[in-house]
Amino acid sequence: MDYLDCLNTAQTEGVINTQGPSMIIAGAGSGKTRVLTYRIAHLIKAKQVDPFNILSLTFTNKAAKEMRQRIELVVGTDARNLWMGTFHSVFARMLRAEAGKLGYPSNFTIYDTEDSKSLLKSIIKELHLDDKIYKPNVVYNRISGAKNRLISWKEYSNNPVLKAEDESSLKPQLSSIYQTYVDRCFKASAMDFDDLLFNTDLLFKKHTDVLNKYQHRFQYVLVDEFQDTNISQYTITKKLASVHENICVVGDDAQSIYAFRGASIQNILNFEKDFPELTIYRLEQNYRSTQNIVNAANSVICNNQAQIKKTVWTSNPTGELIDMIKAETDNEEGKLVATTIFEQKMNNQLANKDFAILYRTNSQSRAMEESLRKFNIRYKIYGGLSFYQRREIKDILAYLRFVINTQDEQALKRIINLPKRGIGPGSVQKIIVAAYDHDISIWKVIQNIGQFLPGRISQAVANFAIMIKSFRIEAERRDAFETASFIAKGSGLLKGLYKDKTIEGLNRYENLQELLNAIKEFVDNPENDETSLGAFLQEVALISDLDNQPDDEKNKDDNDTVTLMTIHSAKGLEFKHVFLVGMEEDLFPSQMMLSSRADLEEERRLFYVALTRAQEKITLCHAATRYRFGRLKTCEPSRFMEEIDPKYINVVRRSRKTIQPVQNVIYSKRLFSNLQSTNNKKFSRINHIPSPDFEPSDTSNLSEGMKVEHPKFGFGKVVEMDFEGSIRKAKVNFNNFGEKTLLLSFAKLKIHE
DNA sequence: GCGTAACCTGTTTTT
DNA sequence: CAGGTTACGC
Repeated sequence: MDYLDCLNTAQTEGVINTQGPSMIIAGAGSGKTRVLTYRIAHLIKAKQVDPFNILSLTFTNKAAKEMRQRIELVVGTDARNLWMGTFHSVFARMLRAEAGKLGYPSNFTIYDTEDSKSLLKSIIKELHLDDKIYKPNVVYNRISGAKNRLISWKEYSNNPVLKAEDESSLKPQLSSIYQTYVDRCFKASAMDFDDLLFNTDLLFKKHTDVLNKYQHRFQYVLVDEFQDTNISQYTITKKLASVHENICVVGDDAQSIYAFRGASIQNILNFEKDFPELTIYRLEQNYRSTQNIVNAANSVICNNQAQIKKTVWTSNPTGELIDMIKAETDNEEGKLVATTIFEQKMNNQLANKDFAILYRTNSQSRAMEESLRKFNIRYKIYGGLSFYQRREIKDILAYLRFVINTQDEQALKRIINLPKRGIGPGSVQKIIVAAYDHDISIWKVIQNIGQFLPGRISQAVANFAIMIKSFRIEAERRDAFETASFIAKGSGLLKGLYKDKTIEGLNRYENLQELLNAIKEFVDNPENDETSLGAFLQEVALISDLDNQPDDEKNKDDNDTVTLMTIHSAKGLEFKHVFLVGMEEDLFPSQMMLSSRADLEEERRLFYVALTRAQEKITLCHAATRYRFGRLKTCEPSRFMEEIDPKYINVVRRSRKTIQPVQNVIYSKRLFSNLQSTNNKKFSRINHIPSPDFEPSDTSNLSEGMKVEHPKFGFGKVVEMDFEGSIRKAKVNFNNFGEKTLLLSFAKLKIHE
């Protein structure tokens, strides 16, 4: 098989041994995704397995999409029928088909975290509990944790250990909140994220015929990022694979960073117990990073006690040391990063997309953003508020949700008085209470409001009911796009946003249009086998912002941007030059993770993930003071930086002066496009080590015709002098590298003539 | 029921 | 700092 040529021995083993249970322990950068994709391709091409019989589970939609594309490259369009996706999306799809067996309609709503918390909040209120003790956040995590361990509300209330825990934290009523919450979700025909897994397991337990069907169908089951699976995910997967036992899990315990979400390394140990026939493969050669990076990362992770022994090594060049930069404030940190990116681009002929700035918390992106703007460096932020979480989008989605599922209590609460129709929170509460008192649906109460609530409010509610009915009629006759535009107009949402002429209002209006475009695209896409509004809603409920959001469409041809994201979202990605900012105690490691050894070790693994994203260069930054919760605080350098073997670290001292000159200068786009065109791939990996005696000269008298030396490009001759804003630039023809444009405030040159 | 202003509080990562 | 909640006047 020709596609096996690009694999090493260990990788090939992992690809061709397709029968029986196997576990691939894959170190960072060892080609794990490559093995997984080729394994699937091998099944289809060499073993003639029908893609219909293969199930492949990942954690992000992006990973699934990428893998599908890579498989298609090898096997062609055969890959279409593969069941490949995130745990949540695959099982949501399964539940949609089998919902009736659990008493759910197939158009059930998926509650996101916001919906769940707001429901919990009202339940806590209705049970007359103090929301200062029963904080919705804490309650949510507690219930979520139970569901992830497949503990039902009944089992929860009978469990003495959990009961004792709740009593000692002064929350004895937690089990009744759990019970009410489950009941309300069911009555609203809604499932939260955890239900998608919990109910799948329930379905398999209650209906063995359904389990049987899928067990026989999925002859091969593959799981990516196995270290991040929680108990419910593992249990479901195990059940599905238990007939054919061709299950292959791929993961790296050193990169397990989702314990807070219920992931447990225990699964790796259980796997060995559950499948004693197991074959274990190890991928230990790193193809991604320089030796310095691999060794530095190893020197950090060996501080962890909980780990599976393995030796990650590389035959790549030694590479540069890890730079460590100290800034006085968080803003200066941003400036230093931007300056360094600018410099590196000039000196190493790199493009924006070669850089990533990673941080622990989303809020740290601000300072970075500001300074990158000042330097006119294009960037893209991932994470934070995703498109589908914006207020205006959630508003219209709530309308669509309610039209599809009139049981959806959370959607109703959102839209019943939006735009304002004189139905205040008091009336809404009365409607909900009436519904539960008479044990009928909220929608029934609204339709017959005169019987339940007297007075002028009933007229407003009746009008609302008429409007929703007209929407429902529309939804039956027309496709998703037409329905959505009809509702956007008919509800008054579009008009309200159109009237708002502030910048934000304009943005919101555009976002709404963008959403309508997205629905249109969904309807027109021939790959979607179902294009109903309900199908669209299910899809967007599970979309996260690492996947392409409508925003991306606008700048399709401008992909050369610096990447800004949290370390968590960077997992699975790689960049030439990684900046890791905010390396301070209490921030990274986070102060919330200092209480137990296990938590601290998870933070350390997170640090390990960050380090191993880099191919060539890492810059660690920390600030001496930083604004946190509105207060200026002094910050100590992170303990993690001291854990790196000092022989891989280079402490950079920068004078404040070097970061000043760029202000007030607007760099033309031309300069950057020039850079890109000269960015010949052949030179993108330059490992020129400057001679120890290289002393940059004063370049104030530099002029055309002079002979100069550059630390990376060697000798060359100045062809042309010019200005870029107030900064002098020189075009130099290098003997071995051709013409480069250098900004003299940044480039280090030695003059020889 | 609505709008505004003063007050309070949390303070991590994501499907 | 930002977002949510409360108190109060209309």
